[in-house]
Amino acid sequence: MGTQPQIPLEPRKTPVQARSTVTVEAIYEATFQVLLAVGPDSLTTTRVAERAGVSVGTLYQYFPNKQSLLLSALEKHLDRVVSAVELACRRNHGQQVSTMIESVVEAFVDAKMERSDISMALYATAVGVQERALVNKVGKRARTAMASMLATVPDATFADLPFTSLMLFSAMGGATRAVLEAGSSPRMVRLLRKQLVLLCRGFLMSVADQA
Amino acid sequence: MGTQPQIPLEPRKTPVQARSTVTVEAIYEATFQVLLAVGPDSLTTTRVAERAGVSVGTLYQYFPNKQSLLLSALEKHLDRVVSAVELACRRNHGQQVSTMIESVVEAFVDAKMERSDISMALYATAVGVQERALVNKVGKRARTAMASMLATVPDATFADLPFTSLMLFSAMGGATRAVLEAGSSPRMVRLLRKQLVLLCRGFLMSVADQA
DNA sequence: TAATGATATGAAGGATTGTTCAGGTTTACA
DNA sequence: TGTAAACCTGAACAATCCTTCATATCATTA
Repeated sequence: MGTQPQIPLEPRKTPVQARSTVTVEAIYEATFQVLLAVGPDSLTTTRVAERAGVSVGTLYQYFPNKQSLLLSALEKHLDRVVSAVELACRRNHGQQVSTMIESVVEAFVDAKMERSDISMALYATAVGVQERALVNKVGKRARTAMASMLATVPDATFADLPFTSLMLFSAMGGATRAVLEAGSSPRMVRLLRKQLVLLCRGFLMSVADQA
Repeated sequence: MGTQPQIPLEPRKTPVQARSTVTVEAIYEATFQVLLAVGPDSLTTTRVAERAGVSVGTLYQYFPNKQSLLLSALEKHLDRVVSAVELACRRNHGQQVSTMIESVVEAFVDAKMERSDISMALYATAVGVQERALVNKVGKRARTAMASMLATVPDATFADLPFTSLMLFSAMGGATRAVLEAGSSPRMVRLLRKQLVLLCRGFLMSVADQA
């Protein structure tokens, strides 16, 4: 039940010459645009190729099928966001809780908002089994990074770091998504940053075992 | 851009006799099951009808098209959850913040977990324009109920109630979803309830203008 | 410049699936 | 019991769309 035929998902070939690198990049960008314009159900490989200014055949030279195209696009975006979070975490080992939270929230929100259109477009693709597995895998990376950062807090320890990180990360994700889907006006984004810091900080105060 | 052809979405006819009520209910249940089993991309009207033990024609007697079927299923679930939240909010006007939060979190988590399979299956459908509009509409109901409850807190006021409610509701939603997708073991659900209360309470303490 | 590999094309095949409809069966009720 | 309305059936139609492949163009290098 729920099993899906195992089909290849890796890119068929890697660009060698300069022009094909451009082509692949154009295909990614077109994927985001089509996704945003017509939604995932009406996204066709032909439409993406058209928008990218290439033919379908070209698309299939780099992606073995439609799913791998969407999966690659999703991976590209998620990796960018999580890498930003990981970096912020690494840089804040040993700092005060407040500093940690401010940095991580800033990194996360910035990364999401930098291309908010892509973020929104991709929510619609994280739907299948493979896609959710990817989201989960990348999410775990972020949570691990946060947990090992929180382990270095001076003057406090946390009983259940994995779950605490899950709470923090998912709450950040949920709130950010809500703002994104509400239009993400500058005012709201500003509020989001500020209140997200309050939210996370207040939570960590509550669950900390003071030393 | 992004405009979709306006197609009818209302149920084609309402059940009159008892057997058709059973049929429609079976179709809903089958929709959830198919959604969970094969995902939204491989969900076909024929498959749903099969699972429900009726023919496709019957399905199309009550739903004018596939989208309306999914939309109705989504609406049914969301309404159940939000109604529970609204009720909890109404019952806690004038109470202490802690009491409010505990009640609302309990109502929300209970409603989501009661049929966690359906919750998960439906995340995958909230993807199109119409679906997001529905989620947004129902979400707004919940936030309004929370805001008017929070307005009755004794000894404190909140500067931006709409946004505060948005933060609370989306954080709750994000965290709950994460637990759901992580398998929602009894232990995790227990933790979720407890920590969600801490999260919300800590947040409200931070943003309150003490009287 | 000749040869080889990389890249691009797009019409056509093949498969899936949303939806209809003409004709059945069951229920309600006068 | 007769009849009208409600309900159900499922083969067939029409449309969409993923994917392939034979062919052509471009870039590199010997």
